[in-house]
Amino acid sequence: MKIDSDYAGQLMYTISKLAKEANVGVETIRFYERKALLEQPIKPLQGYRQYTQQALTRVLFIKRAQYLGFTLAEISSLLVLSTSSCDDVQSLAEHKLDIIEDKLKDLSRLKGSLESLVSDCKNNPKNKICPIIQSLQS
Amino acid sequence: MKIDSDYAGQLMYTISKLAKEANVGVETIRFYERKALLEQPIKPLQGYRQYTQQALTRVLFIKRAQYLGFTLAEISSLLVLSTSSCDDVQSLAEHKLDIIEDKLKDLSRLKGSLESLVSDCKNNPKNKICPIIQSLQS
DNA sequence: CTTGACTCCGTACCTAGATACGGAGTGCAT
DNA sequence: ATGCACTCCGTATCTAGGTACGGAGTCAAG
Repeated sequence: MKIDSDYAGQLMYTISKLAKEANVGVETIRFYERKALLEQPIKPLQGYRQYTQQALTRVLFIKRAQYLGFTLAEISSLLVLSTSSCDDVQSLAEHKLDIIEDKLKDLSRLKGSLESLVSDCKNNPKNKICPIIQSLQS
Repeated sequence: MKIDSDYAGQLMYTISKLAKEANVGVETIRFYERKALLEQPIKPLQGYRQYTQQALTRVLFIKRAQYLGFTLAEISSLLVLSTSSCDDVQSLAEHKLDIIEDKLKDLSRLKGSLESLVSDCKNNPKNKICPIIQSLQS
């Protein structure tokens, strides 16, 4: 069942152990590999991937960055930039911040519109046409 | 070129004219028809769709509802409900409002996190590792 | 009567981020 | 040595909302 091993004194993971540790699916690991977010792990001895703890760190990095709202494409950039430029990372984050702020404005606008429509509904005499539908038709 | 015609005294549209008026693509009209958001227009005489102004009203309805944040599936419900129940329309809008409020909270959280990371970057002495990368790694 | 614009239809493709499938090979415990 | 869990790989599928393609038919103007 377990085929974990040591490599240069390091604990190694099978793909399913790595997935479990990172709380993602096995297929997700393979998917990240295809997307070049994870390097191919050391030569599968008998064909099985053997992951180091760096791989775990990497997957957790990806997940944290996603939680912060970065797309996989952006995370890919972050990974490239991570070894060099703090300025570039910062401007990527600032750009993301702009997008988030735009979305916040959009959503606030939607919220306002919907609230006003719902409130119209509440004041709507029972027998009249729905104000929401009405507003969508004109 | 123009094959608009009258039908019971009404101005009719070809698919491309309708699309133009509604500011969408021709394929979008066909797509909405497949999704049953638009009924099939009156029997294509020689095979060409002939749209009434009601069809234009309908497409504009869809676009306005999308602008309010409704998905096509929800718009489909709105269209069913539109002839009957104001209460049901209202609760659909309220449900959408809940979702929008959740998204607003999420985005605000992201904004806060990113702002704090970016500000860390600004205080970062030139030679140190980027605080954003650092925070993603731990 | 020819040409060019328009329309028909079904189907494939696109983005994003996975998730599922299926057949074959492998590792290990009993 | 048998059986079960695990892994391999490529490919297909999913959601949403379209967009694109291609060959055939049609409309209207010159």
